[in-house]
Amino acid sequence: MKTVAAELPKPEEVSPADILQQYNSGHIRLVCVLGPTASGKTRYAVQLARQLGGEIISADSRQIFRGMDIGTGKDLADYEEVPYHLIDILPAGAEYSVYQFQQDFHRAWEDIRSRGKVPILCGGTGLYISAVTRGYNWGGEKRPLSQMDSAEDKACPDCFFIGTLVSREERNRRIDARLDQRLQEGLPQEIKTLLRSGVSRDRLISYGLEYKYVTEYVLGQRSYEDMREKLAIAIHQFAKRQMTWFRGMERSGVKIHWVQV
RNA sequence: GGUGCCAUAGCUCAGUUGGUAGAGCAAAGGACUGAAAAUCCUUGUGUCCCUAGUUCGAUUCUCGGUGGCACCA
Repeated sequence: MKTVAAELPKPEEVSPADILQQYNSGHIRLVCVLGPTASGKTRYAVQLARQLGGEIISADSRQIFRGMDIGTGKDLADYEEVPYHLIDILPAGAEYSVYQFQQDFHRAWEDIRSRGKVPILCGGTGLYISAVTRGYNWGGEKRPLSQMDSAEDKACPDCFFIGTLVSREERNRRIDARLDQRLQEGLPQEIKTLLRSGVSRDRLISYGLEYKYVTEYVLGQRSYEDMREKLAIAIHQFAKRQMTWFRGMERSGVKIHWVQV
């Protein structure tokens, strides 16, 4: 089997001072740190926020929810004094969508700018990132906000993209190690608590990955070993899909500055 | 030590009444505009364990070898 693997992007050096200058001069209005799971996005974004005087807007479709901490790898302690937005804004099980994210993002983005800080979008949910940086428009009757049209410019703030780069092998190693750690830190207990608090099993399962496999394990639908093995594979595949999205962004003209972290 | 069974893609296995082989999983690539950690599409040449024999031709039959499993001692 010798399928040609995609080449790893070439790592670059990015200068915080340079980014800040571009921001202050109005060339860019947003910084975005993206990357696959386990690539070190959060740590990088926090460090950057300190250097730029920035605040972080999370672009993670699952960290939106309260009570989903271990499974989503929230690591809130890592932010320390750096303010973050769009994490823990809704109870687990609530309805949420890209559309709402778009609105929540704009609110946070404007808020941060109005206070003279640099907004840093950080996350691995490619659709959410594209929705707010590329001005996705929603047609049909499912478009209650007429201001979306006039706010088209705001939907596409000029953005400086930074991607956190890890080799496939290293990424998978980290995913495996992190999974075992999460399992020991009480992931099954977190799921049980969510179930007990009234989140339906189907809902949890629909959240995917940890929430799918560990819920099935907790419900006795699969053994511990099976859960662990299949979940690790599912996370590897997810990370790959994330990279496919980011490459797609690049293919469509978005410049991403990949950094080795 | 004896007998029997097995040895095919990274893994689990199917198959070829002898004309060099195919599924699932994994892996790789791709898509993605109101659940996106979701959902979906594409891609399968591998000394068919090794040696010798029968044959026009063996991965498929036969002898021997090696490795594994089972049973008997």
